[in-house]
Amino acid sequence: MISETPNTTLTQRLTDSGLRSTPHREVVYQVILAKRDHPTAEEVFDRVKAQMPAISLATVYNCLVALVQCGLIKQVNFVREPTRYCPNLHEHAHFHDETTGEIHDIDIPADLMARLRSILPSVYTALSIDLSFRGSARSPSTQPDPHD
Amino acid sequence: MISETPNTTLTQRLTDSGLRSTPHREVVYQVILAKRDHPTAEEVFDRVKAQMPAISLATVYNCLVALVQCGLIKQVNFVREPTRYCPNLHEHAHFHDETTGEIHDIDIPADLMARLRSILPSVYTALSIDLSFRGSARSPSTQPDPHD
DNA sequence: TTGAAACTTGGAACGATTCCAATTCTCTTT
DNA sequence: AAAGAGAATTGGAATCGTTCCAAGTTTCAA
Repeated sequence: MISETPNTTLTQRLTDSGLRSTPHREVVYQVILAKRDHPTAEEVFDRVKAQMPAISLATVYNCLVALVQCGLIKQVNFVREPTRYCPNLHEHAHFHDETTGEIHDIDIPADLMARLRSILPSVYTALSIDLSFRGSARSPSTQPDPHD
Repeated sequence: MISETPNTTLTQRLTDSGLRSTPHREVVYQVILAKRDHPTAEEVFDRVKAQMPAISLATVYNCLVALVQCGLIKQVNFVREPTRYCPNLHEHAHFHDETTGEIHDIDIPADLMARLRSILPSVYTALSIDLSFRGSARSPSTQPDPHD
């Protein structure tokens, strides 16, 4: 149900970065917004093909680069895993569940964020901070949360 | 403090993990300890070859896996960068200087470490926590050119 | 409308890593 | 010390994710 007009944001952001708004980029962006998980480029490719069968993998990569560049999505990396893409622009950490392969967003309180920045020696300027956890979810006695 | 015969530790750790202590593994480990940076597998390969010219790259990868497995070194990953290996077992973060390509260890105070753990919902068990910064070092008294 | 620049494409190329089958080594048991 | 089993090593092939490239297409400004 992502019917229409998030395009304003997209177009705006792209042109602000000196990039063009194209149908391909719109679809790639929509697909990432539609399901708030952390797909790989290959997964994005598969999802986009449903709407735009002729798109090429190279274009998906190009679109992802463009979207990262204009700040609409972020890249997430884990050891020995392909790059994943995340539409959550709010500052947050990631939990990589090695049992299910799922990645979950974890909120970072503002004060903690500040604290993190503070441990950097002042000669360093951090453009980005990446906080990630690796492990597995303990299955509680109750039914697992159906929220993917 | 890189004295000789840390082999006891190495052998101990390896056997504890059901692995064997071999000359190759010893040299790989020594090479990583000798220079406390964050070499890639390829760089480790080059350094090891100086002492052991016949070693193969596959073996270096195998040794690195073994050393990671028994907890003597850690892997570090950055976006679009090959995996790097780190002998610093003390809990710490990494600062990736994009100008120089260097990676610097950053101490994490114990209480901050605890705080980090605390933001994880209790269903999750973190086996590891990865904190990394990306940016560049400001040159202190030289020409101010913080951009790019 | 037109030209330049940006975008898209498929396939080749690339770098990092893993896999494989054959060989060699190491440890344990005699 | 010899032998056997299992582990480690090897080089090369294979794989995976990603980038590059040259050619064709689209878009925007003038």
